[in-house]
Amino acid sequence: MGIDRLDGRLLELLAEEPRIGVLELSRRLGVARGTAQARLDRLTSGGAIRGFGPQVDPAALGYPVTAFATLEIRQGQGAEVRAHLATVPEVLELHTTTGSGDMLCRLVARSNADLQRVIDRVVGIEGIVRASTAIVMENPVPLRIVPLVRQAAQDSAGQ
Amino acid sequence: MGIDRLDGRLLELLAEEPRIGVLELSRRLGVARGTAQARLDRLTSGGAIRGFGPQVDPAALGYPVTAFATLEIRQGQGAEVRAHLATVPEVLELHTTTGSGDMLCRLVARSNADLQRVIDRVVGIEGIVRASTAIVMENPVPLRIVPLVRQAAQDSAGQ
DNA sequence: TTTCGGCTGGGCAGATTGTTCAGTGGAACA
DNA sequence: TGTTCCACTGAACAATCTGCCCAGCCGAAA
Repeated sequence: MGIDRLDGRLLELLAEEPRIGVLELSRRLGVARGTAQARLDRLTSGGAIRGFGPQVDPAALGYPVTAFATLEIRQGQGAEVRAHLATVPEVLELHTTTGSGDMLCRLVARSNADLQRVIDRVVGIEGIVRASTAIVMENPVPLRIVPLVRQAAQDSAGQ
Repeated sequence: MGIDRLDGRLLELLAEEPRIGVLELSRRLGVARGTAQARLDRLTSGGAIRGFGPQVDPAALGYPVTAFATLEIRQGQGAEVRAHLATVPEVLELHTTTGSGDMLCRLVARSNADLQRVIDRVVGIEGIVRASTAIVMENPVPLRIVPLVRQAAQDSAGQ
């Protein structure tokens, strides 16, 4: 279930320099190549590492505006709304949350004006009762995982 | 600024099979290796590709519970709160949004009970007036970028 | 004591990388 | 029209890394 210190250091190294290969990884970890290979395989096939997809910056694609929208869904319309939102490219992420039929989605747009178009498209379906949007101004903590990995590796060490 | 069709296809290929190398990439794109190399370099150094960090599943680390917390911040306390939240490993992401001193952060926890501990730690600082938390139940659309890449490549083609 | 799984250290052929080069073709420009 | 610039092609090179194999070591569990 958890990860040990070696796994933790491996993940940290990968997070810092994702392009390094297994050989270099093994050198820095101070273990044999086969070991690094085996650990990496285990983390990957075990689901701890979902993948190494490129982290694309929407701003560089021409979508500098990010927003979060909270949607209130009419009872029983969840499936339709989910399917609808999945077809909107500007919807980067969608979660269903606690609360009466609530969803939270992350949107991007070409401009604040364009955001209106995106929102109109998002709510353009029966089943969404109400939507409230918060535009992102700053991102003081970008999506990160290393601190949590450290924590997890630390905790499992005590066991 | 934008990306052309070749860039778009390159990003799609990378998103589907992140471990393929430049040579294989060039083969699938039907271009010379140098071209694929140059495009990739340009996308990377230009900021369109932030990196290839491993996508770690918090659940595999023992943190299966995800939540979003909306924080209302007292005027002028923003910096302190940001600094505080940055020290909490369970805070995976933090945004400041429109609205009077609002922030939105993504949290993970070991369990629903553990979430209480995390929230207590998050709000354990002067400057947070109010916090409301939504626990994630499902994730119908996991963080994705390919549809947007397609859109962006499509749009730039017309120009 | 025996068995097992994880780790080490080594070797091998084959593939990939980083790098450089000369040549081609189209677009912009005087 | 002629020139220049830039992106792309196709090829070569040494160096490196990968996938795969093996035998041996060691601690933990049975």
